[in-house]
Amino acid sequence: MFNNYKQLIASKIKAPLSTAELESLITETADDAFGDYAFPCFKLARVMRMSPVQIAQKLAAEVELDEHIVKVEAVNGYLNFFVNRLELTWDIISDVFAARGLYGNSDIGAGKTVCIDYSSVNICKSFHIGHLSTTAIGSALYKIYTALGYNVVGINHLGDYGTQFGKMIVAFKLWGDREVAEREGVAELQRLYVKFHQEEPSNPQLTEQARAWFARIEKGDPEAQELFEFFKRVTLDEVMKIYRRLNVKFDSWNGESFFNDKMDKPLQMLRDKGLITESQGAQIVDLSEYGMPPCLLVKSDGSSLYATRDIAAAIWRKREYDFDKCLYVVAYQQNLHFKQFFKVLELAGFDWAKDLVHVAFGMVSLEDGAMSTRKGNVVLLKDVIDKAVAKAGEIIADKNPNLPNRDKVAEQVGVGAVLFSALESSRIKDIVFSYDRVLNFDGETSPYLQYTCARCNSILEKVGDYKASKVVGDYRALDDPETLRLVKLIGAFPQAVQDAAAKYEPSIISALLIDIAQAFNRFYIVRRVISDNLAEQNARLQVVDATASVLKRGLALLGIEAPDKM
RNA sequence: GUUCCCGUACCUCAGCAGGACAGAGGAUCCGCCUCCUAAGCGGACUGCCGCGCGUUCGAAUCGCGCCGGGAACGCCA
Repeated sequence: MFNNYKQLIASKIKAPLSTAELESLITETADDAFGDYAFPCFKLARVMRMSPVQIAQKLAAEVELDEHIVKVEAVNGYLNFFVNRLELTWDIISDVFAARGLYGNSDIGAGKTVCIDYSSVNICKSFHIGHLSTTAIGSALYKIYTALGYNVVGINHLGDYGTQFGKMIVAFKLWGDREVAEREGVAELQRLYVKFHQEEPSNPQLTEQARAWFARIEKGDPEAQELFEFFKRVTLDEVMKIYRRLNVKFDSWNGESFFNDKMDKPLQMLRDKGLITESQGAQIVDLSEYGMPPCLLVKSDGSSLYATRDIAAAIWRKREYDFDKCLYVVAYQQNLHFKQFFKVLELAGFDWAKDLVHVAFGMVSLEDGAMSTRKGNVVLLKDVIDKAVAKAGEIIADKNPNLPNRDKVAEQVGVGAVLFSALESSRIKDIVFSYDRVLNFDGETSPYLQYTCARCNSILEKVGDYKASKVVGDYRALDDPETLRLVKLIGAFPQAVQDAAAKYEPSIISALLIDIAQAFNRFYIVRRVISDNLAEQNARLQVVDATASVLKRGLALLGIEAPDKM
């Protein structure tokens, strides 16, 4: 395998710069006409006291060609290198095959552990589209880091603690019914919660009772505990169904309540280090030196806060998993909170505080404004998935009514469309939810990727086991712009997987998959694969095979399945 | 008020550790299924890359200042 063209090219440029410097300046060209790699000569102008155009010409004349670098041209101050394109093609395709379906995998993460805190459902609250981003992004990062050899710990930091559960108990005892709750699930719990908030203003006693019940949960009162566990089970039963459909998995379900009895030591440690001061009756860490408001750790009534719990959780996770990195896939609204508690841990002397990363993403809102659980103004994720699956089913009935496993394929396509909607663009962008967009299966969408993959499979199925053919594929048949473009994009996949991990940005993979699919569909139209010329056919089949393999793998990293046919 | 994020075509976005003419998709209009799946392909249309100044041989990309939008800012999570 020969894949380091940049390095080779750098060694061939006779300029007054180190090989490493030269290598860092070499770029891939945007257009085949400019070759495959280019070296801009502008920076050399000063050192060499010549114009970039002259430099390019001089350097071009000095480059020694070989079997890898077949042509050099000096154009507009650039030194354009043409590599042996058949060799390039062969290298990339054989790489894909050698990976046996796991192209892009690597061992760069071997021996390292990454914790990913994502999805983090709230007990008693419906799972709505506002939770899609954290779930889809976190899950994709889980799969991406796993592919890179990391030991990954997926953590669902359950929202299972807080005064709202006192409210829930009051509401449930007043208006609720166990059978109804079993049957209706979270929707019923949600209804009770909303009703509580409607009644509360006119009935202050409710607030008092809620507070009392919450205190009973904390003290471990059997009745309170039992009810709380019931709510938790009802919620998780429902959410698990969604996780199963979305291919989402967790290794830990230790939520907020798990850290209830684990905050005292960290707090004492912070006090011992002199970080905590008293302010307006509360205990805080003053961060004014760092341009931040104080981090509140203990309320004036002595109870803990969000940050207290997160600090305890971070310390616990470090001890339990000894992570090299701990990611928090949480909306950017909480930017300050993360900056604050990361800083507190840093001040406490934990050098691993630098390994805590807030993977922030944008807000999801509805066309008529923000969602509100209390107001009941939400779009349930289940409804979105169901609609997408139904839409996929309709399209199948219309276009491919004899398709085997229609329901399964509809599920894969519908679920894929929903997941992809959260993974297609940079995570920081706000999203205004629109059924029109999620249910659009044309263009840059996951159904398009799946469809392209199915097209590949269709060709492969039609010809049968081409690898058993006695006729060897003739790579000279692959010397055309469409194939070159496609193959180069496939070759970019492993780096894209690494970039996606380094930047915590699954959309880097989504974007490349779209490019690959577009390039393939172009290839598909222009270059007929199945033909009487078996040498040509077998060469092209390898391209098709590799394309299918990469698309399938890329989709899998995003948590999306690729049906064989659709 | 302070801090952070965003601002590229009618819409949604890519490009941003500076490089060769700014790219996709959606929408709209036109064309392509006796030929490997038309969930496809091709074409047309659409741009002071928010504005200004600066750094540079070169800026959508870096810096500063504005403007516009969003978020956060002490006892919720």
